[in-house]
Amino acid sequence: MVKYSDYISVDCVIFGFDFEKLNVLLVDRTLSDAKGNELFTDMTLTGNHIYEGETIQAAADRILFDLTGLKNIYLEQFRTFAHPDRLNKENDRKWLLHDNRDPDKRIVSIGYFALLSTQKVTLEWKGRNVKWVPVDEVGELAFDHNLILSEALKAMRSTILHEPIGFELLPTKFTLSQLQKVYEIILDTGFDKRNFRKKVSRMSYLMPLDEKQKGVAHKPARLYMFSREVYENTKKEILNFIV
Amino acid sequence: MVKYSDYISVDCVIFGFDFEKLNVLLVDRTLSDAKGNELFTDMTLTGNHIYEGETIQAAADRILFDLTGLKNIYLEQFRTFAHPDRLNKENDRKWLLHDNRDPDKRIVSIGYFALLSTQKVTLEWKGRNVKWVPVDEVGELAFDHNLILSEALKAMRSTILHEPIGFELLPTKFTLSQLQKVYEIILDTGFDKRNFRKKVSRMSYLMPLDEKQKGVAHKPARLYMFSREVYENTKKEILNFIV
DNA sequence: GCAAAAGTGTTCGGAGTACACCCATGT
DNA sequence: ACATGGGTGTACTCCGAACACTTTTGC
Repeated sequence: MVKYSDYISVDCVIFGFDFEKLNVLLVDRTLSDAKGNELFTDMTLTGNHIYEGETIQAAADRILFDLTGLKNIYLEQFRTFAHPDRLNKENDRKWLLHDNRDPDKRIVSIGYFALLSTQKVTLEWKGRNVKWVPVDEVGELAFDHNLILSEALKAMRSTILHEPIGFELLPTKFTLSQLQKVYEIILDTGFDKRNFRKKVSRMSYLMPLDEKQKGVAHKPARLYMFSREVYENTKKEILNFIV
Repeated sequence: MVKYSDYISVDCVIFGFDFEKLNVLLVDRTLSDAKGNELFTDMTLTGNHIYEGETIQAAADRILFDLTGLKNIYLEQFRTFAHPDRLNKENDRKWLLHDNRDPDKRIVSIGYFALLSTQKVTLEWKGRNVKWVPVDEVGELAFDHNLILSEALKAMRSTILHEPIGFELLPTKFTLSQLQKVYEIILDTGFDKRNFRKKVSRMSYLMPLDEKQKGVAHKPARLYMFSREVYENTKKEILNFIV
C-alpha cells in the first residue's frame, strides 16, 4: 500500500454505548526522550492517511477495522478540518518532530463518526493501547481532537434527531428500554416510558421479535430489531423547518 | 498569496433563487488547441485552492466574493470529495494537461454551498464568464461536479427542513408568498397558503415590517425580515427522530 | 371594471404530553 | 417475599391538513 499524501488524513470518532453512557474510543499517546524519560502522555482520536487509489470511505472503514476488528458499522462523514494551526500546540509539535514529520505542514483531516455498541469490541484486538472514555469525562486531547470530538457529537445529535440511527449504538437485538436510554443519554433528557413506546410503535421498521431477554432478575423484556428494508420502503420526506 | 497545496481545493455550489426557480452559478470552460480550434466546451462549479495560512471557510468566502462581489452570505460546508477517479474523464484530463497540471494527482475537494437571491449578483463582476442555470436544467458538468451539485442539493434540502434558512435565498426584505415559493420549489411540493402563514406566524424571528411592496399590479404584500437575534434567543432543541 | 395576488377562520384527525398501576422473573 | 425493571390506557392540548371568499392595487 502506498500512502497517497502526507497532507490528507481521515479521523474517526468512534462512539460506543455501554447501556449506561456514551463513550468514545481513544488511543494513548506517550512521547519519551532518547533516555526513555516520559515527556508527556495524553490521548488521541484515531486517524490515518489515505492510500493511493483508496476512497476516503474505504480509509475510514479501514481505520475502524484496524482498531476494532469490525466491519459494516455505521459511519458518517460529518466535517473536514483544516485550520492552519490545528497541529501547533507545543506537545503536538514535539510529537510530530519525533515522528520525523514537519509540524509546519498543514494537514487536512476528514472527520467521520462511527456508532456501535461497546459489547461488539474486543479492546485487545491487535494489541493497540486503546480505551473507552465517557464523552463527558474526556480531558485535553492531542491536536484539535477536542474540537473534532465536539463537532462529531453535534453532528451525531443532529442526525439522531432526524434519522433512525439510535439502535446503531446497541447490539443487533435490543429492548425498548435500552433504545429509550440511548436517546435519553445522547439528547441529555428524559422521556415518559409509555409515550416513548407509543412513538416507536408507529415505526414499522422497528420489528418485534419472538424472543425475550434471559437471565435478568425481573420480567424479561421483548427484543426488537431494526429492519433497513422496511425503513427504506417507508421513509418519506417530512417538512419540519420550524426551530 | 502563496498557494498552500495542489492537493486540496474548495468548491462552492452557489445557489440563487430568482422568485421562479432554484439556480446554480456555473462557469464556462472551453478548451482550444494551439490553432485556436475549440476542442470542447462545458461548465464547472467554482473552486480554488487554499492559500497558505488561510482557513477553508475563508477560502470559500474568497471564492464566493471573487465570483459575486458579495460577503456575509450563507455558506455551509457539506461534504468532502476525494474519489481517486474524480478527475479522470477524458475532457478533464485534457484540460488539466493543457493547464500544466498532473491529471493523475488526486485532488481532495471540500464542498460548500452558498444561498443567495440572484438579485444580489451582478454577473459582470470581474468579467468572468459566469451564468445562472436552473438546477433542473444542468447538463453534464466538468469533473465530478454533477455529483457535488447533487450532494449539495441533498444537504441543502436537509438543512432547510431543520433550520430556518429559506430567506437566505431572498432579498433582505421579502413577502410571505415569496418565502412559501422558496420552500415549494426546493422541496418540490405545494403548500396551502393559510396553513403556511399560520405556521410561520409561530416563528417569532420572522419579523413583520411596517412596509409594503410597491409598484405591483395587485394588493401589495407586507414585507418581512429575518431576525437572527430573536432566532438565537428562541431556538431550542426539538426531538423528532421519527422518519 | 378587470386581472392578479394578498390576506383571513373553521373543522377534523392525529400526535405530543402528563400521569399510576400490575406483571414476570431471579434471588 | 421482595426487589427490579417490563408493560399498559386515558384525557387534554396543540399541530397539521383541507377548504373559499373578500380586499387592494395597477392597468
